[in-house]
Amino acid sequence: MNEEPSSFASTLGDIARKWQSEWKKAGVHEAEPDPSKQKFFLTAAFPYPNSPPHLGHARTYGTADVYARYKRMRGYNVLFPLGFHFTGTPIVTMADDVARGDKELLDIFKSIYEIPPEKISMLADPLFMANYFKDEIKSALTELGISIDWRREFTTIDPEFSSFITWQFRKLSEMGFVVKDTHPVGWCPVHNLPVGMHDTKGDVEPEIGEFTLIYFETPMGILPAATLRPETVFGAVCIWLNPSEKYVTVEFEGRRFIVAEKAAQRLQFQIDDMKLGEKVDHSKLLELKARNPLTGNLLPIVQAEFVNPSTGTGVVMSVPAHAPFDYFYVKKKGLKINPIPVIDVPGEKVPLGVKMVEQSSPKGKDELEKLTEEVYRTEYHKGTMISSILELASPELRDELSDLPDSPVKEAREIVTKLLLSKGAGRKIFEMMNRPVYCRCGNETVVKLLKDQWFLDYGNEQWKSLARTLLENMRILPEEVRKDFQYTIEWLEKRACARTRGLGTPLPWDKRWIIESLSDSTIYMAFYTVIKTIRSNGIRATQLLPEVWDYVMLGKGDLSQVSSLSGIPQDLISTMRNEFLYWYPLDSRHSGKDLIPNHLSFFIFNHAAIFPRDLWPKQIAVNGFVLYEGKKMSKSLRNIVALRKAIRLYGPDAVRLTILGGAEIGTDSNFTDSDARSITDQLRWLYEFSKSIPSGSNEVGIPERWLMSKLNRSNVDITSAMDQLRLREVMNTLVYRFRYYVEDYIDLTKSLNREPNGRVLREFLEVWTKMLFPLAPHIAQEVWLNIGHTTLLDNEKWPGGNEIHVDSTVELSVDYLHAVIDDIKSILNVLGGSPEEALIYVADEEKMNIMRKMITEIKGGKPLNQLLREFKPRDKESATLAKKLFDHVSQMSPETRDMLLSTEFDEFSVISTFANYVAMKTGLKSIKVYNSSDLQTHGVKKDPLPLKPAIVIVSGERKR
RNA sequence: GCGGAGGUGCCCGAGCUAGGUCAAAGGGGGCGGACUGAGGCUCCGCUGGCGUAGGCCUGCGUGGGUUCGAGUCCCACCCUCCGCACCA
Repeated sequence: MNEEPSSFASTLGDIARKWQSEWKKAGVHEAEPDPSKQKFFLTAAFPYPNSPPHLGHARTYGTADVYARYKRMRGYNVLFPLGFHFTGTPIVTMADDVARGDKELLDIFKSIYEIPPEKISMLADPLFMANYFKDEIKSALTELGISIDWRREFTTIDPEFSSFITWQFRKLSEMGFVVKDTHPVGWCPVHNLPVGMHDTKGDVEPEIGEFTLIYFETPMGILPAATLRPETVFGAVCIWLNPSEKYVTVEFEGRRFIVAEKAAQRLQFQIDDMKLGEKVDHSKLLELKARNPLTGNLLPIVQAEFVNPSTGTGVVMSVPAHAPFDYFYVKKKGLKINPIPVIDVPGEKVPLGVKMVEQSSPKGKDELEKLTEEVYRTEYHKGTMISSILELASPELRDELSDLPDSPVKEAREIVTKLLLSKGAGRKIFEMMNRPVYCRCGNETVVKLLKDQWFLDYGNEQWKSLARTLLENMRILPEEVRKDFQYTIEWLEKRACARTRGLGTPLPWDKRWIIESLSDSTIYMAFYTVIKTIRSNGIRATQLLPEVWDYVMLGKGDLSQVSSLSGIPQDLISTMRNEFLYWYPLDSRHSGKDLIPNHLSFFIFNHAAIFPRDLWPKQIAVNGFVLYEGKKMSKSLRNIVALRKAIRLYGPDAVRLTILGGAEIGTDSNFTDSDARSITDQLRWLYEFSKSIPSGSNEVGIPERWLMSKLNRSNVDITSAMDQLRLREVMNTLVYRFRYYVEDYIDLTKSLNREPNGRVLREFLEVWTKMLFPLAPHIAQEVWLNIGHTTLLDNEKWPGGNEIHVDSTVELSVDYLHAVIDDIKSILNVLGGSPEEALIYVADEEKMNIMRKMITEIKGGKPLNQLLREFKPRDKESATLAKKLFDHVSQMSPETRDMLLSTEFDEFSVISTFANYVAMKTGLKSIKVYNSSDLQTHGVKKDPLPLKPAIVIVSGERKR
């Protein structure tokens, strides 16, 4: 990125500051309930202030701002507030990192975000950090011209907000949507705290998987073999123990087990009634037999070095038929045991465990692991249990296993697991699948089974059904992401809603827990509607009892009682209630698409649960991300662009246009230096042009009618694009297309040897400026001033396109000129010499009539191929003509066809009138127009078609 | 694995839900020219190949198919990106 702002960017910056202070002075973004006006309430997901704002922030807030400004111009009373999300652990973690002197982080703060050194050290305090970045974000958004009503700002650790969340959770709990359950989490044994991705070294997400333990009884105690594939238990031939590991006895479920000592330590975190026993000399075990609980077979116990005590229990059942490791070691040790196949794979005669090892004779652990993965995958997806599987099972179990023969492995696994658990012959344990995962403190994490964990039960069918209904009735932008919401709603299950640490609101009935960040941010939009009144009237958080919220949010309870209970005057409570009812429901919710599977879906669920249907949100708009120079911004690439820096370099409007106009809403927007500069240049042109609009003519001719027609047509298109937030289209039209219209208009007048009509240009610019305002408010406002207006555009009405000014004939005429110009150019491209003149022969009326007939038939719904057949016959000449006309017509846009039908379009006169224009654009000295009857007289062998005249280029030397 | 999105000319990126308006919008970049003391400013032209006449050929992930006609419809395949939970 070029570090120097261009000269015009600094002008843009000056303009922006000027208008921002005007807006503030006029309070145009501050909204109060006004029953005489229709309201529009929109919010964007509040920021989490653990770093300064970057380009990405401009997308969501920018999109919302464009919408807010647009809706204001459409006459709505618009409320667009913003708060800050302090809840959770990342702020705390990051502050810790600063305190620890994390080199990478400090460097990013210093060189990317340009945080002053004296501030950096203070960021070690989490609250200082949150507040510091909060202010940074607020400044950046203000500099970007985001039209927020800041009087409603709050943070999620404000006591008023906590009282609101407390109320919300009590409601959810009353409805039975909060449940208690156990849950496995990554856990640091030193901190004694759960670890998520933010808490691990290298930001690794702890992946937790499920193993099944199968209890093989021996006279010394149970050997619990850990496996991912319990269905293969029928093929177990022996039990593996690691000869170099210590084994110990443990007790749980009232029974005695033997496991590796290392495994016992981990299992303690999952099995709370577990007691550690004494060491076991497992050489003694080797003399014993272990009983397979499902087959009743007695299996030998054998030593094997590959058994890993860090996974599972250190006890492994050996199934050589289906496990390469097992077959490999059975063979290596020369055990006289035959593999027992239990799974069939179509097309395979030899069990895969055997086949793979025999085929590739693996060298070491890595190769064996590869084979294992392949065997597991193949058997899981293609395998079925053998037909005779029941012959292997104990007779007394055969009834319960009757579904097992020929069943797919996936189903067999469930059947077997269920049976093992119900017979007390096994249990489930959890294991870290991507082990080792280290806590930031350096210790290896384990899986802990958290008891009494609190969940929001998004799996509750009643709740899901409400959420579905809400979604059905909501508008989604872009519509394509509705599928993602539907999928998420179905997929969501219980979700832990409280954590043991971090900032936030304690769970009201169990204060050891803090309500987790994605759970305390689902209906906070309602809070914006009343927080200003709470603050400005000195209502204390302690007065905001659940009864108050019940009344304000739901209209429940008796006003005088609520008032006397809380000590809040009745009229204030009523004011709050009325404010809430005025602004709610939320009209539009904005966020990035990453929040679909979580926040936005929770937002749906919680609104569906808490509020009555008429207060359910009406729309969600999700935007893509911002790329920088084609790449995703990331810490590791060190390509994060600080928002305030970008604003300084390009000016706020160029940043807005580049990001918001760079892509349609659902797709990622690519911010590039060259695009931003190109846009800046266009803005400069507009700015300069507005200061010296050419004038001098009062004539309203074809050029004027054409310009107004383009304007009005575009206005209709842009309005519809704005309604759907298709901002790329809006930007393209307003920034590039419109300039081309103006310049073309001036050329058209020039070719008629006259000046442009200043009044018409001014009118064009007025409408242009108004439409540009939502996207680029500062420059639009400045241009508005330049063309003589003293009002604020915030208070102006969005222009309504006037159909009267849409003039198809004129548009067709100019399009026709451009087509002729293109044709001439393409001839000139292949012509040498020094071309000077073009002779244009327009087609006669007869051909036009045939063509009109064709168009009428097509409009009447006749298929083109049928038309071709009908027009073909007669003589050869007219057949060729028909074919030509047919090809010609089929290449026309429906609009052109309509225009040809509905207008008296005269090619000859259009070209004659604008011969100069054509000459100007083609660089020729002159253009002469003739009728097709002159073709013969001039001896030219060409055949013009309607809208496709014959063109003859005359070069200097052969000039007639 | 499950679910979603997508593969278009040097690059980015429209169009593909209603097949002919598509050699394919728009922007960026590049090349050439104009302007200028100079210009990384601005303007004009070109930017798949071939062509001394508006044309022809090739072409929108790959391979088939439907059709007078396919970037657009159908089938199969290949590849890329994103999400998959206690974390904002």
